[in-house]
Amino acid sequence: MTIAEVGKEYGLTADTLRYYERIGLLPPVARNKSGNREYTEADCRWVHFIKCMRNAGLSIEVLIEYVGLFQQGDASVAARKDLLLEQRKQIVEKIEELQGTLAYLGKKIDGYEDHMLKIEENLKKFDAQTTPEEE
Amino acid sequence: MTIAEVGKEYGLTADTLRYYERIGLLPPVARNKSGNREYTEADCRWVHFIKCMRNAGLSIEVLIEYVGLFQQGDASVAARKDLLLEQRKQIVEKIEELQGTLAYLGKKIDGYEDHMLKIEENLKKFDAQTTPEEE
DNA sequence: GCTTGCGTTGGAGTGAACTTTAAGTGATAA
DNA sequence: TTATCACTTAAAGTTCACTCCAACGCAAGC
Repeated sequence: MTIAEVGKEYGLTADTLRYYERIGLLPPVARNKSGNREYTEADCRWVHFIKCMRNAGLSIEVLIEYVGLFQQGDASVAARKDLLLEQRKQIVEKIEELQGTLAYLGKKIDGYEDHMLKIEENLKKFDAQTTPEEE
Repeated sequence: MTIAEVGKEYGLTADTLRYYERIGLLPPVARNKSGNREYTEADCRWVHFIKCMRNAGLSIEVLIEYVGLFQQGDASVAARKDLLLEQRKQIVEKIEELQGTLAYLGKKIDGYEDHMLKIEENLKKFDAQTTPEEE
């Protein structure tokens, strides 16, 4: 696959893909005879992984570390697993925090509902005083 | 409360609090006779709200909009509620996305566990071939 | 051969969100 | 009274994560 195709597939621009590769966030992608990147399925799986992890809020820094570990081969398997475990923990915490915020927001929204009901009531009273009955 | 105290309480620097106020992310805080900010409880509730919402990923832009609506008084109650409803929706989506990522990460971690087991097995085989039995 | 359209590079530019700095004010403690 | 300390402002600087650009290479179609 070409860089444009991969970009389209995963919702990244060609610029971003090249940028990620340049900074080591993606392992180097092999080139065809004209020097253009030719993404294999394995490359695409990397792109997918990186996209997912970025969306989940993992920093570029920690992902570069992960890619670096990967490139060291089997010796780094335990370190890679630990890194992922730590990041998973942080995502779990993030979810819990978001659920707390959700509860807080819910209360705030309920407050607005009450407020709006009261305003409506006042309007009705005002209507009753100032406009003739309609039926 | 002084700016430093509020900063400490909510995990923001005095710089950030002044910055937030300057850009309209926090309503103006009244000053004491020396011109220093004196945060009331209501101000603190604002700080708490903004901190929460920023942590949840709401943009400064949308929060400035919210503060602006608030300052318009009762006429903006419905608009404020709609804004919060929309942001809540986005947080719910974010949580769902994170849960998907969690599942994906879980599989990846399991993969590493399998991998490590295999490596261990190979080590044992190697031991069996090359070292004398121990009991 | 020329144009079009895809790709390449390195480096500069952008926008969001702070963060630091310079230069000052006012209150308190020694 | 002088030093210290927390605060003030406006403006410049920083960091992160892209995003764009200029200048070029290659290959297919006219």
